[in-house]
Amino acid sequence: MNNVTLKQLAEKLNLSTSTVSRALRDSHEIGQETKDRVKALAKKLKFQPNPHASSLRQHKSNTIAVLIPEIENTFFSQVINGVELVAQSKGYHVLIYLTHEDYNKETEILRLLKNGRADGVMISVSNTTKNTKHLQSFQKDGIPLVLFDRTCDELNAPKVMTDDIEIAMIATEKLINSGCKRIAFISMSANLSISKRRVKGYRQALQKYDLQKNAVIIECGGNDAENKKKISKIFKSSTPPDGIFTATEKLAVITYEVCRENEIKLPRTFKMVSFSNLPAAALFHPPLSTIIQPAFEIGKEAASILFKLIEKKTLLPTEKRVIIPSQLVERN
Amino acid sequence: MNNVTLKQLAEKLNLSTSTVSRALRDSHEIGQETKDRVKALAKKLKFQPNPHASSLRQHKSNTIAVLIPEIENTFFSQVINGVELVAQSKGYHVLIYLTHEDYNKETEILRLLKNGRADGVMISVSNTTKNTKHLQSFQKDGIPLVLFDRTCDELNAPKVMTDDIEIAMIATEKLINSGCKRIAFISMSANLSISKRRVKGYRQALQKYDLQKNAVIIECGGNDAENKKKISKIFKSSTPPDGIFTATEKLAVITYEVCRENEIKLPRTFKMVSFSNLPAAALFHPPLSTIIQPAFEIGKEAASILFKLIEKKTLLPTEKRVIIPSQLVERN
DNA sequence: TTAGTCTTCGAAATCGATTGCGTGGAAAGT
DNA sequence: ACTTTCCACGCAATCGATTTCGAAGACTAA
Repeated sequence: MNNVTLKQLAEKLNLSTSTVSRALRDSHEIGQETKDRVKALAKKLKFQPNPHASSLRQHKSNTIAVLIPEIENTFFSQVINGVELVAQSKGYHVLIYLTHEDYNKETEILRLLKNGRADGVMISVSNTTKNTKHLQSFQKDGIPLVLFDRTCDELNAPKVMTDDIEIAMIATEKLINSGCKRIAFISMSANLSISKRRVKGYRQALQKYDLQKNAVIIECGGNDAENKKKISKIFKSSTPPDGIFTATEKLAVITYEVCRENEIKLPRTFKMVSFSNLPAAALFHPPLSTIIQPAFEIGKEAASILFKLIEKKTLLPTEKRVIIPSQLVERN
Repeated sequence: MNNVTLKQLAEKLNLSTSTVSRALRDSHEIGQETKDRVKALAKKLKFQPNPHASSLRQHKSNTIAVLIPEIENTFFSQVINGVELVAQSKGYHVLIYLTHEDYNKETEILRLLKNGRADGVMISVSNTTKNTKHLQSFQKDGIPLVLFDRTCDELNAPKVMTDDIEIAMIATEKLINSGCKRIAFISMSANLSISKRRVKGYRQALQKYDLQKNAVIIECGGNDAENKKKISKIFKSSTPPDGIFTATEKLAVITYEVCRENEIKLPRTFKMVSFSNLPAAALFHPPLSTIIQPAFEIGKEAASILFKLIEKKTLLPTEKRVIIPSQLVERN
């Protein structure tokens, strides 16, 4: 631990702690000469203010917290990358909490964050989160909160996300235009905002081409073995899909695995597209067409908005609900 | 912010703050009845001690910091997953800092962490880190430090890593045994400990089969375009490799891309293996044989050791240098 | 010269929790 | 009955930085 304190500095300089503190913070009420003396010694002794003392006094932690369901996920990693970039440039520190898709854990973490440890929180909710009580309760305590990606429409908080509906519609249309008639949508938990939006885009596209009757939506959960079974099943149906749209990277991988195990040939048997931020998707066999989400930008934007809230700046109307477009990369 | 303070609690209970504090911490010098009263009201009022006040008083932040070069990397994500798991179970908080492979940034972050913001630090050094001055300086301040994966042999600090040498040797041997005579090793910065260890294993295997003269080591850096060029070049040589061993996931992906662009056929032209924690490696075309590092376990183990240091427990001799074996998954 | 204004700095309170030390009263020992 | 011990709790200092209030000295204006 850094042992030099303001008091020690003050003694060596024959000044009071208040003067030293002011000098270091460039207060106008301190003479230039004194400032220079103080700063010189502070530098020499490598003085660093104790963050806990500062935080206690100023009611400010210079820290933000990021809550995500999991981290072994390209999307969330990229988000954190963006967040950390902005935070570091602002001199803020970043706390990471994983909820592991558990509503109770999410609630508990938010509860603990009410005590001032963080000046603001960014969250992408877990897939077991079916209400916003914990978020509302958190907001009541007056701590800035920003939602990203997996948002909650009903909550009055800034949200940063991608154009799930539009891009899902475009992707589905591409499948249709390349000849698919029976496109299955492999979704994650239906209660997630992103699931709803992506399904909506999928349905809109089907509707546009009058294919609603062929809609097949498989809802997957947290158990990969079960997901595999669910996905296998659709191939064994009497009317198997000729196109597949998976809502996440992981589901795409599982689908590929199912194909492998059942010796189903891609893309001869069906065409596929997925939401995924994996650069390696191009190397899959066959190459996977992907919807690349602007994860890094989402992280940067969400963090920037959070800092605006923390600094009590007023948000532009456009910042209350930011939508950053995804990009469809066709590969097969 | 949580507004209930000890003082307010004390007033409502007609007790002193000291008694309330002790009651909440289950001190033996407080009567059971009083404890119950205090705890009941604390619970009712959702009292949470101010972390900055506690930290200031106790010289303890209940926080650890993790420094990594980048986060968009399956390995580091998995490490963090392990770290967070252990930290959360111990009631600790986790700060994340990205050095972006920059020695100066690494130095600066470590410098800032000397002030007590974190009780301990875990680090995997950047590839531009060529000395350990900053780490030594950090240690001098008495803050527990644990190195993982990209370690520094010369530093006297606990290290957690995988069996790079052995597994690299095994992987190289597999290539040799499957007929490869000219195996190229695509490495990252040579000054990284893991590079050295992996190259060592590679060389040992070549030596065992008397193939040293065929050793080709390509050192790649941070610039992907340049790396691509370097890798392309070896294929255009008069004696192109019939086996490739890449030291990281990213280099494997780049190599695949090079093959694609140059229409080189895998695995007919050469066989390949790589360090990689990407579950999707099985879906590559052709499937990539990978060395899967125990990233999650490394994270857990490093964190556990760090907590032992923080709690001033003495480490077992085996904990000063922990090696967790990787796993070779053959796929092509 | 005197009142008024700046400039520069210090004393002390403050943030909120923790803790060393002290104390009143009850119980116990002689 | 008197001393001792113990229990349960309060007072006040403490952690280290920030900030309010004020004050001494220099300087200007009248």
